[in-house]
Amino acid sequence: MKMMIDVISEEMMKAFEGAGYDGSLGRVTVSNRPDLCEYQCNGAMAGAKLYKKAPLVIAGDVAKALEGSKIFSQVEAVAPGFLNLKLSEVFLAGFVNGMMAEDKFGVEDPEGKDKKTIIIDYGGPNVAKPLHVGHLRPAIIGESIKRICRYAGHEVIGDVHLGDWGLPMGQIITELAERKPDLVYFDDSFDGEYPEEPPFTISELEEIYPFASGKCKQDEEYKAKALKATAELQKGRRGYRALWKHILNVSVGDLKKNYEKLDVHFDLWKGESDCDPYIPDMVEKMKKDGYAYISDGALVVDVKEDTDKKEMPPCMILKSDGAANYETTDLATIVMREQDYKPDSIVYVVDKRQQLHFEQVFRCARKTGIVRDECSLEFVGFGTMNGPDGKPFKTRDGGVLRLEYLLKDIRDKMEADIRENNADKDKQLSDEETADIAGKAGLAALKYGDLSNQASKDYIFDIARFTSFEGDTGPYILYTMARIKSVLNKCRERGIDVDGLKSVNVPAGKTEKELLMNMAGFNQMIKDASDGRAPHKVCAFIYDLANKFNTFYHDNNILNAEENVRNGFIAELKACLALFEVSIGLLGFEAPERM
RNA sequence: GUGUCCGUAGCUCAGCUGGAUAGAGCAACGGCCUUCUAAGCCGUGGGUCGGGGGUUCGAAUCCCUUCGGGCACACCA
Repeated sequence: MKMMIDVISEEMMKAFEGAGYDGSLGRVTVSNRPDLCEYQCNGAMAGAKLYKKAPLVIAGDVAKALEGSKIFSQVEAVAPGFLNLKLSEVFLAGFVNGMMAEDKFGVEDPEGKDKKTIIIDYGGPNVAKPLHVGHLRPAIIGESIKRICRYAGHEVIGDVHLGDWGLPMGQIITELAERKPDLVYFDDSFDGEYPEEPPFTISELEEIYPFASGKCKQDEEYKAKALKATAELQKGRRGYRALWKHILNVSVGDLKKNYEKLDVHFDLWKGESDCDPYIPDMVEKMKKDGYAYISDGALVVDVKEDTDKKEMPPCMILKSDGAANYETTDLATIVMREQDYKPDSIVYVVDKRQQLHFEQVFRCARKTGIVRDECSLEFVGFGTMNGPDGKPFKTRDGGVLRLEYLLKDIRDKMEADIRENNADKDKQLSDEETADIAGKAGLAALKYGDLSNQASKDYIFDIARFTSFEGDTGPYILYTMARIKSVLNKCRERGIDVDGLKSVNVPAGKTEKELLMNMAGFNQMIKDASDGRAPHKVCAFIYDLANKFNTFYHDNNILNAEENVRNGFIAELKACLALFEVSIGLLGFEAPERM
């Protein structure tokens, strides 16, 4: 169904036209003076010059044209020329009822060319490396954008895009060769079947990789070996490929387990390596078309443009040793995605420090024609997660914190808080239920804390703040939902047919009306969040909804209201709860039954 | 150096396709539980929207400039 703001704007545009003015002046916005009105239109002031009339006269004409409107209960023309609008309560109740009767609460599926196929590239973990706090943001943000765009009706494909093809692979192979030179994988004369059992465990792998990576920084000779191993792996050396498959299998199993804990799920588990078969043709074509040339031994494509104010280094297609780097794989991945999915958009949810790299890649892809003009390449860069000191988040000893430890810390903190808060209450929570609540609340605290900030900004990660039940936090949202569920359960206990009640009240009081108006903004919010790839808008929506609900709840006694009114209240509670449920689902967490 | 992003209350953040008195939360202070979850609600105090200039009837928002900070700048990803 149409968005509320559009319905109102159309009514207003008709009024402008009816009064003899240009309809486009009738655009309505949500009021920034809620004490005066609910919606406002500033078109009369914009039209003053055009029609050489005082804005207030124009506004007055329009207000007159709106007399008898079914949509507004009040239209006022106010100096210097504002049109202050209040919504009809009957219309509002009808709107909300209409919305709740639909599967997606008024969100319309786009049709035809408006329905997009979107690939979201997020996560980006390296194999052989445990997930740490640095992987948190891409996972949480990417997952949420995926869910939001999908809910908005698009075809969305989430791809983890593993780091499995670069120097880290060469480093691990080199270190394994040092430690276990007798492994059959290093025997060039071997031409049999390689063992199915991996020659290492995940914990060994997790120890080997940082060790080798550290050694590369100090030991030039070792680094040269690792680079050589990388190039040989990419060229197809049999033993290395077999070893690499083991690395991949062992790691991916572990990664899946850990993403599962975050409730993050990928549709595709492709990696940089998957685009390898596309590299030769791509490179050949770039050479043939005259885009690629040798510079300092490396194969590059110029991506400078005349309008550039900044330096724009060329995009490197192949390193001087012939190996692929991350520009190569990102480009070839586009080739692969174009072939497999013909997407309308590819959205990269990656650290914003990679902006220049992606700008080069995007330009190169456009220039060389490996991406169709219709396909947009979007960079959604996220900021750094800082500690309470404002510097990048580190453990006390300056290391990176493993994701699983962070999750456990938050969960434990939530559990302690829940126990403490319920200690003096007669609601008995079993250990099992407490654990369930702590798990859900912990994830909510973590994800909401992250997503409520704009992705592109750096933010301060503060466990104490995120896990607090007060203010703009995940637990506050969950608590509000638990309150609603509790009331609905009480209603059921009294034999009320809760499920059968569908019709909300024509709002009688201010707080009830505000609650309904908030709900009515749902489809608009989904559109904004989806188009803008902006999960924080979902957070803002439910935070607002929670505030409005709690105020409403405080002002009205649901159970003891007169029956008709009570039934309308119940329908409102259900509607509210449904919107909460959907919204937190889009953010990637769930609510417990009680808290 | 070049480019880029950011600078809003003591702290953490919204608002930025220009609109009326710049909003939340935390922290501080003061109220409200014999009644549906007080993890809540209501109220008070707190701001030259980094500084300066410009465009406009009107600027936190657009433009220029300046100061302060983050980040990036081809063979690591």
